[in-house]
Amino acid sequence: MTKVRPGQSPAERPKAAVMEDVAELAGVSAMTVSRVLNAPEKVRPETRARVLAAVRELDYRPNSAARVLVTGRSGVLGVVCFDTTLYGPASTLFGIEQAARNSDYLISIASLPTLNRDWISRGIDRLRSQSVDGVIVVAPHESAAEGLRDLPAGLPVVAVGGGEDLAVPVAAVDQHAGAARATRHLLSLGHSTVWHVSGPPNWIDASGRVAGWRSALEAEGRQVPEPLVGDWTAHSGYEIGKRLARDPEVTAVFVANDHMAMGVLRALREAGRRVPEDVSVVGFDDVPEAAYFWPPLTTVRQNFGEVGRQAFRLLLDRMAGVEDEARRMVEPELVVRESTGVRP
Amino acid sequence: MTKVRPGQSPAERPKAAVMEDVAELAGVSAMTVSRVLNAPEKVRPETRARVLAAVRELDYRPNSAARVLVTGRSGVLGVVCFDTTLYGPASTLFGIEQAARNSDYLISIASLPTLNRDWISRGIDRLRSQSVDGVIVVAPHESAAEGLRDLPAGLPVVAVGGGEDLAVPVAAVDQHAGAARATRHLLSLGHSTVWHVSGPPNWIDASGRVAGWRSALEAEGRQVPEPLVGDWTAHSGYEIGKRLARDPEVTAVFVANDHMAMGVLRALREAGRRVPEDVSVVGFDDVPEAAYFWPPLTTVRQNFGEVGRQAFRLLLDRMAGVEDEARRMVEPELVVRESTGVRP
DNA sequence: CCACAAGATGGTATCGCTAACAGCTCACTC
DNA sequence: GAGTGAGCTGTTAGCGATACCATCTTGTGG
Repeated sequence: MTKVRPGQSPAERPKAAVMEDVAELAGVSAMTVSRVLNAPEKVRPETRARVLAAVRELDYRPNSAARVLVTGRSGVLGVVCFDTTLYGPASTLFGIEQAARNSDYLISIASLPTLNRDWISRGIDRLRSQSVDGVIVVAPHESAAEGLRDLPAGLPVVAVGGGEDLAVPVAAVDQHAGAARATRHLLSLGHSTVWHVSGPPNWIDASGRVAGWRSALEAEGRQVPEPLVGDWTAHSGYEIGKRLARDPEVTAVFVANDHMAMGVLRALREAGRRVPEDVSVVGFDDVPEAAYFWPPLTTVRQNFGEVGRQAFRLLLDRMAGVEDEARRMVEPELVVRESTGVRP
Repeated sequence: MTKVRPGQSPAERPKAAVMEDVAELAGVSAMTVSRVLNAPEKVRPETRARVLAAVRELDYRPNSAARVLVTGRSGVLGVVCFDTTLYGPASTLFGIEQAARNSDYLISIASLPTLNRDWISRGIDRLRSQSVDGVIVVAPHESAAEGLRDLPAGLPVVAVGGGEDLAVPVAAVDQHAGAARATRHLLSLGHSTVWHVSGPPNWIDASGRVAGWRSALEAEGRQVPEPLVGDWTAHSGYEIGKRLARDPEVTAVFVANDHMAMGVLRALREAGRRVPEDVSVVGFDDVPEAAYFWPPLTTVRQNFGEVGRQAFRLLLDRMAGVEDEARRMVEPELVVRESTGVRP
């Protein structure tokens, strides 16, 4: 490989080899080179070997722009996403990446500064202009529904973690089931009802968890307290936790994610309420460090890797022309640790 | 926008408009349309308006593959990265995304299953074949140095968080300074020396923190205990913490990241050693929830957003042909909370 | 009122690749 | 031994944009 140093004249810089160069060196036509790369079985083994030798010799890489121009397919998938520092989105993205890599797709990312209809459309447009073969929208927010209403024709799109009303296939963790499971776990420990610290309204996951919690309570005819609304941060959990700690009625809390749960735990402890002796707490996500919270957090594990894989699958189907209105739900799993105990 | 339904024949699907269509509708040549899009000031305002109207009418998007083919520039930057669920890499990626979006670049991601020389080269190759304009390698690992040794000529590459010996420009947080600061903070509280829980060997950040810690101790002539090696997880911090808790000599611990610090805190507490009364603990990263650890964690904040921005800048320079061997260091900041106190 | 420059627009070639078809070689059949 | 077809390779024609240069306006000074 040749390094270009500042002093070197442009003429000396070897221009990257193109297919024609390979063809010449191998003594064949460009078409044959193309075939060796795309349908090797159609070329006689000896010819193929000569071509491959030439490819290596010249360190040839096909120019994907040229290929895209003629085939219309790029081998790149677009992902539209919001804050990738949040645990959920980051993990989902990671799952998608892995699935894509295994199938030799590359991922292009359009990350949004704000989560709303307009930016989602814009993100999709930017990806589309890059000729991505398909788009996965990771936007677990109400606005996604609108942003996904008028899609460019012919562009396969799937969503991750979207609501029921999306016009596109969806892969998601079953938030309702997870929340219900967490709630039933607390009820089964003898608590008469369960308080809820929710995520921000308009987030699909947040409302799904509220719904699951509510229906589990209603199914057993329990009183349903007003949910307390946080913003996913430990800080908001802490502030809400302080309020909960003041109310002696509160013996069981289902918190919509682990980081807020961490804030709640801290507030309870500061108020002198012991967990789980006085109050039981369940989180959601199972972040890797949840087992090292104080006390170790009972929580609901989401398999983000699986969700990413399912989304990728769905997109592949769509790209292949399969038009099923699929909704792939991934089951979450309750992980019982030490932050939950029997009613005092 | 037209939706294509299953029943529709291919003939009915409107093919996306191309430049020629716009030209025709506006009554100009394709060349003029191209100019309106790329150098509007060279076109008379009335003509420009006509063209833009036609663009809107046909919902025209330039085909980037065609443009790349002729210009050689794609408006896409490649990012090679490893585990994007870790807080550091995820935040760096986020910083790069933001910087890129502000300058209308799109990001393509090649994530690696394993961090070694071979995969790094492969990642760069895959991106290169997509005609990215430049590559940012987020691979704070020794192997990056080798992977970045033989780069394809003419492809601008910069690294984030690399070691001193990289052949490319680097943007990074000054790990050495951060670790030294944390260590001096502990010494200033009267501790006779400071133990260290490090990250995995071969990680640049890990060795930088070890070096900073060691040099701060040596500068004051203190005894330098053998560092204890973790793997960034809370679990490893917990296991190491149990060992530290047994040694009554240990009164101050500098832990190489916040998640391991969380494990250490837990182990100390379980062993009956109070923080900060008996043992002081400092972390590294300042993850958003660090203020809600028990006790709130004193730690070293890394400004990942700034690192991403610097890396992007550096890459832009390289792409413009500026060949300075720059190393942009971002200063970390010590955030003192309640996990550190005077020597017992 | 003409020469001339500056500004606006158009024509043509080209980027690197592959689809579609054409042509050649050779083995095998009847 | 010519016909047949299978298997391999080559030729041609774009894909959709921009670079480069030519051409046609328009404005300006003498």
